[in-house]
Amino acid sequence: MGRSPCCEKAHTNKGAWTKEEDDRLVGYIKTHGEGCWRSLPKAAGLLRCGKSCRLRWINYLRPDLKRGNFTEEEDELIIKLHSLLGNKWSLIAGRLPGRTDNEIKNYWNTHIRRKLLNRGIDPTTHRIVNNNPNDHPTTTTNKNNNISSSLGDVATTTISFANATPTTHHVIKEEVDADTRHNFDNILPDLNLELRISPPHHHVHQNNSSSSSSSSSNIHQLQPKNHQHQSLKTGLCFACSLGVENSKECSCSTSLNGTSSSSSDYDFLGSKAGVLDFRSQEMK
DNA sequence: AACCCCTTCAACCGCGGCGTC
DNA sequence: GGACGCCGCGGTTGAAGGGGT
Repeated sequence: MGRSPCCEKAHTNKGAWTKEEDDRLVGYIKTHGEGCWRSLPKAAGLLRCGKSCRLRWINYLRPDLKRGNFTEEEDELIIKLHSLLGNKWSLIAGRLPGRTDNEIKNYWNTHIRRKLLNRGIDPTTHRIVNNNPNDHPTTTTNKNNNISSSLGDVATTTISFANATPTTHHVIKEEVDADTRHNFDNILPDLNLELRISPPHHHVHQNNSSSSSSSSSNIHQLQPKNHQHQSLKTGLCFACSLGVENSKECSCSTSLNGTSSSSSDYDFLGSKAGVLDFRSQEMK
């Protein structure tokens, strides 16, 4: 069948954007708002394809973008989110206001990957790189907190969210004794990771069909559906909190019958269980 | 100064998801 | 249910800049 090209390639500019093109794009979006990327170039008098305009706006021209270096806190948040979500850069970006998926992706590939490798951590699996193949992944040790010993006999549940990287899965200990939990609470600050992701700013474009359809698809992707109108603190399971409530990982049913840990004990980032125990390693 | 290599990051490309007809 | 169109995502590319020799 074949997909029709998004634009007349013969009549579009490619490559770096000029100041004039930027000004045109910004001016148009300020006046008319985002959306309808396919028709935008023509309307704005730009010899660019819609995708190019969208990318330029989202990654560079948006007024709410945070320019400059990533902070240490952002670094750590990206690492944690990547350990959970894999290469879902848009989801990760949704947790970092002012940062774009492209920016985070680039930053990951250029800085964080190397940083993790220097720490002896596989950036794909987020596990300690260990030369001994007999070592079980869940027995990775945290030299500062000696977690492995306290978790040794606890049953584990494996949750995998990263389809693109099938090897990425994270073992989350669902039951941790109070002392261990306290230790991790001290190590990791509380993170509000409730997924309530929205575009940086909404324009009046809600009545635009294409715009509203795409944003609604984002909502489906990112927000728990109605039957789950609860936040983490009110009993939503981890899978549901990530918008995958119908997956096999959904534990809402087990939560309801009381067989799983209480929501207040839920270990969102595996922090309490030491999944992210690389964090305690020396940062360099 | 010239060259080479490495790093960074803006931009492109192809594909999948979703809505509409 | 399938074809089609659009949007957004993730992977990749390549130009630009910086550092080393």
